[in-house]
Amino acid sequence: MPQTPGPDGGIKTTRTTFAIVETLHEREAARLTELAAAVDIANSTAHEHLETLEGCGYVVEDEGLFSLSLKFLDHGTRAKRRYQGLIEAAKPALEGLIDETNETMNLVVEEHGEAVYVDRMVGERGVPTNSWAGKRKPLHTLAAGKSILAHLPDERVDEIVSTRGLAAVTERTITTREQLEDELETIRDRGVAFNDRESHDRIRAVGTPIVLEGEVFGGIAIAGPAKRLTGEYFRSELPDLLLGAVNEIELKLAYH
Amino acid sequence: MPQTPGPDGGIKTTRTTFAIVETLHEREAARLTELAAAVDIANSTAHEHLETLEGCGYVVEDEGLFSLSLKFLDHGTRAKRRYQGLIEAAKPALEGLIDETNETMNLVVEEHGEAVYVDRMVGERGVPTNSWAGKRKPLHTLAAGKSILAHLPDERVDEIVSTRGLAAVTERTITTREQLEDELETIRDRGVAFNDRESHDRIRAVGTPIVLEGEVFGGIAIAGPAKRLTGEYFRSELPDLLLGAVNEIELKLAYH
DNA sequence: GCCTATTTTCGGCATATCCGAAACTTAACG
DNA sequence: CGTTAAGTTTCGGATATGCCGAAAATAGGC
Repeated sequence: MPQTPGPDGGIKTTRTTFAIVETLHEREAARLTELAAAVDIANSTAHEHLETLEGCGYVVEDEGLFSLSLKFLDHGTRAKRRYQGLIEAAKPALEGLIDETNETMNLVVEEHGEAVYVDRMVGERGVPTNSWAGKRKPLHTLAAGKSILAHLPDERVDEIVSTRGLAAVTERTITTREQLEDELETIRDRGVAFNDRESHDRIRAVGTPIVLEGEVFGGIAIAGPAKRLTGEYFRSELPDLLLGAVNEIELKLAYH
Repeated sequence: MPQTPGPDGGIKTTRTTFAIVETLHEREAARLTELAAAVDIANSTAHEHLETLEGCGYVVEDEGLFSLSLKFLDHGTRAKRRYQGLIEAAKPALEGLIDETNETMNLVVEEHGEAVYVDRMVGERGVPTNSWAGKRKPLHTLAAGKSILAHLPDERVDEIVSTRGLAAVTERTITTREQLEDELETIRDRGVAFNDRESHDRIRAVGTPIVLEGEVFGGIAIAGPAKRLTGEYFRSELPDLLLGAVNEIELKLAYH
């Protein structure tokens, strides 16, 4: 009894449309033939799709090169607004953390079983990373993501793990159900989650969930180079700062 | 000989998909029946579409209410990256303008014949406005938009005006071809464009294009309440500051 | 200026979209 | 707690339409 239809099922044309969109996302810009091959459709079909996408304003064409248009940004900003309350509640606390640590702050929510960055602030010592507003990553690979998982209902965690799996992105990524269960238990006990090079070989992070009346709204994390995030600073100073910040955020959310 | 198919033509299913997406954008969240009525399709069709959109991850459902997902933000951030060079080149200059004026700065580009905000910075005195990253408005109603039009090839302007028209959004909006021609001529002469309550009843703005080797890359504008933007400050101080900033941006772009 | 690679047009078939009605679920009210 | 109404989901069938393959047109390279 699959609620949501699998990768197949549903309207085929729409799936093709978004397959093209996603290919354009990956490649930044692509030619017609290249797209047709990547999506595995006839050239003529790709042609019709691209013409339609351009006509609807979702794709721009420049000398035979197609790319996604800013209409996605418009819709994206709209979608983000659903989290406006959370973002605004978190902002001052995250700024405070930046002042105190100068590291990088991430605000993450769960959507469709994935972690999505909705806001990030980079401190002076912040390293450039591969995440930005809208970027999606597996929940089980992130400090904030694991924090969220730890406070989601068990059946939801089951559902997520069974559909998304536990893919390894580094050598240290959690890949088994048992590991995950233990980790989530630990996180619930101590209130914070650690990400020790589980999403990137040189990055460590500390994360906490934002919980209100038993419901998880998202999670925040402090991330930085593994070289610098060590010892007491990593294991106790940052967690303490983070817990203070989350407390502030939760209070703000509670009073609207 | 229509190059791009009109509002009809092209793949019908895809058009329906985006009609739903755009309705969801307008309404923030909507029920199935409501959507079916708005898009003028059968309930069962709306159901299939929504199921597919959710399966693809572009729509989220919460207790019968559907809304756009953050996937759009991901694609949008990607699309914005095409303008990264421009945005980074403009950033310091815009920050400088904020320091000097404390007003609101907008960075706008042209896409599909419309003005699209790609960046904005709000100074201390900045008023809340109805624009954000990704927001689209008619070119002929904005200071930055008119600046861009003034430096686009004539045939492109023709094309834009004939497909988009010159709709009035306030009493002072330019609505005729002659008015527009004159205005663009004036803008080319003096280097800056004024928006005197043409896009909003209480807003004035000054804008300039960013031009490199004859090609327009976008435009920047200083916007503020009509009450405060008056006299010399509006007609000469702000334009001078703006021209200095644009010069800085163009230089930065020229040296990559 | 020819030749190659890519894009665009065209016609037909098979398929998948869309609809209408009926079954089912959820919510509201007495 | 039973009844009704509103909304959602399932189902089967007719027709429209999306998809392909090949041919025509265009653009680019040498």
